[in-house]
Amino acid sequence: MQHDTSSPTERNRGSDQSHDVKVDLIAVLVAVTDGEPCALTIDKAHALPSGPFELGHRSLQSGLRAWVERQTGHPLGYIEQLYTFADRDRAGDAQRVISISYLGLTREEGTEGSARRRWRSWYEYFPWEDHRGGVPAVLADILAPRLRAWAEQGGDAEMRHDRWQRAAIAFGFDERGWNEELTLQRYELLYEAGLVEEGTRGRETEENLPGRAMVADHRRILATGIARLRTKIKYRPVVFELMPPVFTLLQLQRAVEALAGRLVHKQNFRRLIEQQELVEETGETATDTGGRPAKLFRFRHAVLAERSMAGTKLPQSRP
Amino acid sequence: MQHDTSSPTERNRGSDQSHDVKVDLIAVLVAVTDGEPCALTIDKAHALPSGPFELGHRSLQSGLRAWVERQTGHPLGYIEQLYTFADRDRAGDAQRVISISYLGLTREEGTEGSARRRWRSWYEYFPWEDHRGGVPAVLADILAPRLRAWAEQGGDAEMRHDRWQRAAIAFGFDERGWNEELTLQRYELLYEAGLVEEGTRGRETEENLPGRAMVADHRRILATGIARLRTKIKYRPVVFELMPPVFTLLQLQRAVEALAGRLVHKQNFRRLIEQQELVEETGETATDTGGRPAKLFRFRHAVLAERSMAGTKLPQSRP
DNA sequence: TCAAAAGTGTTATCCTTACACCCATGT
DNA sequence: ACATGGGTGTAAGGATAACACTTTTGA
Repeated sequence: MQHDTSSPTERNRGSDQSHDVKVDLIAVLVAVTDGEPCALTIDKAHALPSGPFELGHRSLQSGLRAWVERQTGHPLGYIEQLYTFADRDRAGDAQRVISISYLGLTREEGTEGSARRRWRSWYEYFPWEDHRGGVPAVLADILAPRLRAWAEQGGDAEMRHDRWQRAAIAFGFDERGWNEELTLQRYELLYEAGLVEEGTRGRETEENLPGRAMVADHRRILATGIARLRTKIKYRPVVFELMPPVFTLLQLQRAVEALAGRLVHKQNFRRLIEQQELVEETGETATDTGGRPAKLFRFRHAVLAERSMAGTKLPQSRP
Repeated sequence: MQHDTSSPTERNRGSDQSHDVKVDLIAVLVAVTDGEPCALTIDKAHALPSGPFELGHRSLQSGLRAWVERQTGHPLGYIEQLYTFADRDRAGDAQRVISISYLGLTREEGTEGSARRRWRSWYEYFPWEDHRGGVPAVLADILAPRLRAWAEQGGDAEMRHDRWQRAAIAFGFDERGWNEELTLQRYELLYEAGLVEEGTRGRETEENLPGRAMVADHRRILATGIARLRTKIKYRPVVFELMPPVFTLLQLQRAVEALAGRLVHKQNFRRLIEQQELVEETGETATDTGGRPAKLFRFRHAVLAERSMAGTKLPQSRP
């Protein structure tokens, strides 16, 4: 890029100007278990599964899919490319690595095999993202004052104002209200403010925020995946990839709430789902739900073709 | 990926398992001139600007930005990563290349410099995507029958039905209505059906569809950029990156219509823009508009911070 | 009987859409 | 005068949000 100022080459496949770099794949694999949104992690060190980019497969997608299915032992429902990371010093390493990250949705069955792999609730890494039980105390008690302090360290008045405004928008301070889709912006703001471990490498380490760090920039990648999934469930029927073949409407609602990190209005949720004809009754009922038996539903695969655009809109939050 | 079945490495930076590959960057640079949505192309061969990935820059984004600004001679307003392509045989070449593609928005000024670079309307490559003058004749006259024929070549009844259904949804046949966001799906369907030059490499070449081909898979990348931009203008105020500093509301509307490929309802468009407080009056008027002088507006940069989420929603089409 | 969850019905509100109409300028 | 584009108002329809209430099971 640097020196090629005058003549971008129309076809530079195999050109001498290209530099060879290492490429690997990183997967954000998501499942929902017992109402918790989980990501597959490796080891106690808290890393996302990753592997070297292999040249064998016809496409990136198929290679990733094959690898993941071998890892987890069962098929991946949905795959989507997230982002390609190539910033210098990503891993605090001299070697330049490009990582192509993917989001994969699955059902977490028969995966307990290895002790090295574990499904962990993603709220272990982002405790401020879970608003299902109301606004988490950590927001007002810890994040807000720290971000306020950071804002006030800014150079001039404009910078200080700008910092606080960004923080307030991202975290919903000053009566602004929470927007669950801003997961990545929030993480990047905390990083910029030096409030997460990954952002304070070498610098003075304040006592850390709640929320576990991950290896290298994996927490940022996980945040990217969460944000993408939270926007996606609103206009594409992808939740079903995380559900068992049959389920009750409440189970479906709990899964959506787990992903979105907020509660939704029951009746309106049900109406939305049913009027969009996303599901059909199986005729069976589930009696083990603690109350009145619930009708069981299955996803109508027909809509995948017909409404490849349609989606699972979320109704407004309930208090 | 292939062999690493049992132990995804937690940190494999510089691991022996990583393979070195060529990496380059490809940019979809967009500007709107005289009501036409344009992409920057290289040479008569119809390629997107591309260059080798350089290791010098701190981030991919900044590297791309610097390179593009040197190319075009003026600043790039907005940059966004599109997709990373790494399928085998992308360029009909034995060498494996990974291309990281970007979408960039600019204003096309002072760019006429080199004859090798040219802004071309993207509808030269996708004539079926322009519905501003009504449904293009090419849809019913050429695309529909060809896709019908392709569908009927399918193996069994289910496959034939599925093919036609996908085509009908993508192109809005059978009373379904046009959805301008499906640009990429449409191109990929035509590719799959062997109806575009790029998809018929080596096979029998039918007389080609209208719409110019591009080098390698660049037309697919352009389609990716168009689709992304068409969805983006509906919820983020990115159109302004393509506008001059001051503009009339009709100019703004024409730019949106150029990108979306369809007309929008004038009054509702204006109300949307104004009630979202995206613009403010400059106090001046433009008298060279052919009718009553129009108020001039400028973008309210304040909303960029305040409503990083807000956007330019499109009202329904007008006949 | 009570708790818990499944379901049904109805109303108020907002946003989108669509239509109708008037204003100011150049030719 | 008329064509062109600028600009305002308002009513109809649909989707969303919010609330109240009934039903069916297990403990």
